[in-house]
Amino acid sequence: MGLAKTEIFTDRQNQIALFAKAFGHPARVAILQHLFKINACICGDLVDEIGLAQPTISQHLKELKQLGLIKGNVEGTSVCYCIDNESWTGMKETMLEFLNQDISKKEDCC
Amino acid sequence: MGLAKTEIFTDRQNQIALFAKAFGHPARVAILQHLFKINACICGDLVDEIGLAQPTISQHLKELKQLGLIKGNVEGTSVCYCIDNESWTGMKETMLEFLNQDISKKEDCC
DNA sequence: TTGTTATATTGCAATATTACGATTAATAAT
DNA sequence: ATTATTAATCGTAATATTGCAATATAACAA
Repeated sequence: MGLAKTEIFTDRQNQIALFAKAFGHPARVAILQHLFKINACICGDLVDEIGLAQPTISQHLKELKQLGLIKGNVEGTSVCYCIDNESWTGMKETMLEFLNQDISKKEDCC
Repeated sequence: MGLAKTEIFTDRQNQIALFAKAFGHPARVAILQHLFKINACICGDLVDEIGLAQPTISQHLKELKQLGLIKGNVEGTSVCYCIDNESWTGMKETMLEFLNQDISKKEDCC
């Protein structure tokens, strides 16, 4: 199939999976790290910074933008991409709740 | 391609991506949540709990096991799967560092 | 041994993802 | 107007992922 059966899971489970999927490629991890480091960025920088072709970077940026984690403002011929901090905070809450399931948990069972 | 160019990224970036990828499917999210809830589990439970066929669950369990996040002990005809808490803690550190990049950051740039 | 139960593995079809060359669109500079 | 620059989009090849039926394996029960 290649198609996840999202209908049988909760919205929350699907949302966690969607966020995680966005971080599931090192290029997108690197893009986000760079955006945090620079705190303002144009796409050309990213093509130089990360060693992938321009259309590939553009595609990764699109995915992050669709999720709402980054936003882009057109500035002349270039586009200024940056983190959407509000959205990042929201995502973090969801992911932290998932990651912190282990607190209040005893030792391994087996 | 369909093949990520891992060579051009740092080990850390690749590791974040690997962990995230594991959480990038709602079935694996649901499996982990269930294991935390029950704190001891046999696979049959999971097939009932989650609405996927037995081979599919088995495959998802294998991926989580390969990453080290869960471990399975054979008990008679069934297998007792549970969270590997030590491994989970290690994963959490890595992911938290990534997710918390936003602290010590100013407002949006654009 | 024969059957039963529980899980893993294999094989495969459907779909998704990754990457990039070629092209396009939009603005800026001359 | 022409040309350069930047980034998005299109098309496509290679590979990965998801899901399941069929089958295999392993442990136990009778």
